[in-house]
Amino acid sequence: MPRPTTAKLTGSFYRRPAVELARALLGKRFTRIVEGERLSGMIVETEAYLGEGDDAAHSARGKTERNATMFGEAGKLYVYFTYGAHHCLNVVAPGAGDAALIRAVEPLEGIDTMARNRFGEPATSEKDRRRLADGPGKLCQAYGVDRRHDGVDLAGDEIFLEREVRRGFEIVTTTRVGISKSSELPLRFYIKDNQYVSKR
DNA sequence: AGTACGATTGGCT
DNA sequence: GCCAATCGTACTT
Repeated sequence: MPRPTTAKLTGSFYRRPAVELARALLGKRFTRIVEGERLSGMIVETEAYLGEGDDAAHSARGKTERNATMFGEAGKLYVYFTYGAHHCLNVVAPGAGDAALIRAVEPLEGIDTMARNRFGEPATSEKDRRRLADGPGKLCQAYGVDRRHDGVDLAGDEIFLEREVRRGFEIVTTTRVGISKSSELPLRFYIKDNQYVSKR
């Protein structure tokens, strides 16, 4: 038997409810290949957004041009632009308007490129490396992901997820960051004690 | 056509 | 801890 040539996660990985998907993303490798270079990091923080009973979700008031991807196929990337400056990326879950926001990764490959994308120069200090992708907007900037990538299929060969970097960690559950509605719902998840999580 | 508001970030008090 | 920046989107007039 030839061993698998890729650790890429397949379509079935994404066919689970948004909360389960958000939790399952933790510890996986998020990878983008740009001009032949691998940019990758371990996902350390996520949030779930629900199509029903969640007023914080972009999908809460129905399908629009902006959020249409959230109502499409599971396993696609939903990328949106906000605050006139930042992009955020989600993995679409099954259902109608369900998704998991990736909030932070621990950079693993292509760190100098990520640093140039973020700061215009390679990262030097450990402190700089920690700030590369410890937030949803920073993560998109580090990977060079923007609205052009909205709707990209994660089963494709540019942006995808790979099997876990780590297992056996403890998952902390909290309320979500930066929302005013449905702020009481426990839909944020992160790897306990990981230094690359956006907020303690 | 006008307006209100962000699933954020970075800088300053 | 507080707050301004900045502009696309959705919704109102």
